[in-house]
Amino acid sequence: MRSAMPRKHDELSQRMDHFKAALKHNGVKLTHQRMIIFNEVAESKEHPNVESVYNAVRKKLPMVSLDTVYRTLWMLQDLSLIHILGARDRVRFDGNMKPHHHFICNECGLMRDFYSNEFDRLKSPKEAKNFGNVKTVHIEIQGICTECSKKSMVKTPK
Amino acid sequence: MRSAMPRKHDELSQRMDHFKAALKHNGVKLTHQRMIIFNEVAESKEHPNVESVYNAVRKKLPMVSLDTVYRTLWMLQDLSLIHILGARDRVRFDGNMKPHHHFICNECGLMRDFYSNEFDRLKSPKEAKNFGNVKTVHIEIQGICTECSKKSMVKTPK
DNA sequence: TTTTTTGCAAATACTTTGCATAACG
DNA sequence: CGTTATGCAAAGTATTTGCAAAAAA
Repeated sequence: MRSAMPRKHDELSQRMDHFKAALKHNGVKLTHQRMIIFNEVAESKEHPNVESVYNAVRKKLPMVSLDTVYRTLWMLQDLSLIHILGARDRVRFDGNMKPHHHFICNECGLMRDFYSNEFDRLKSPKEAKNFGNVKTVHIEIQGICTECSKKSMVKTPK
Repeated sequence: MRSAMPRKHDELSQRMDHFKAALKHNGVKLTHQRMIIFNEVAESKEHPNVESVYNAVRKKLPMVSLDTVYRTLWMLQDLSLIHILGARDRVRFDGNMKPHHHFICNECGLMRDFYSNEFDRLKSPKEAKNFGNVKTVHIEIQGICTECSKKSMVKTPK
């Protein structure tokens, strides 16, 4: 009855445990809303923006309010439970706290994680250390995603 | 009468030439406003946000309107004359189009360029190439800047 | 002179706040 | 129970748009 828990769940439930522990540790109450919001960001591969999180959460919790989503997301980042990324088409959230890097489409804003031991090993150069205390070194690869490449097979002539 | 032009001007005026050529090439008119706005971003080392650009530009052009600044900035990035960066406390602009990388302070948002031949040479891994067509590989170093480190010498106990 | 751009004002979109009620521990 | 979080509605910010007048080519 308790044997065949799918592997896939392990990581997510680990994150949930970490989340709960972090809230308790910081004297922040564990509410239904917070749980669902965190879960949403943690399991998404889409680097959702506020609106997407809100819409996804509403499916499970129709009465949730947008400002609760905002408050919760900022709180999660204060506790280092999620990352905030982004540019242009608004802020996006990243629930993946393992070392990783990003591919970003300049056309549609698609943002995907990728892993690279080589990149993870990069050391910050002296020049950067002069600016302050380095915490993370993170690579951002910009380009045009496959989808958008298809669409713009039409060259802009002039 | 034409000999001792200060070296420093060279790079900026090169950028201005490139800017003018790009506008012409794209059938975009060269206006006084556009020139001053571009110049502002191109010579700033601060990675200014929209408001800073607006304020700086107003000193030279008091009648400029905020929406012209917006329109111009987005246009400049469409023409790849500036980069858009940022997160959280709003979008920032980067007029430095040479390969470079960033140090970002998580506390106050300070953002500084640095150069690294090693980083410039990084190749995008296969995994990232699967997402699409890679254009740039850019390193973002996050940390706490010297100023902010001083301020928070007070440890958060608990 | 024709076309594009500007500045203004008004419309949208995004995010935050104050407060009474509800939920957590 | 006492304290903190939620939902709502309203206030702030940030950004975009339509259009007549002004400026560029």
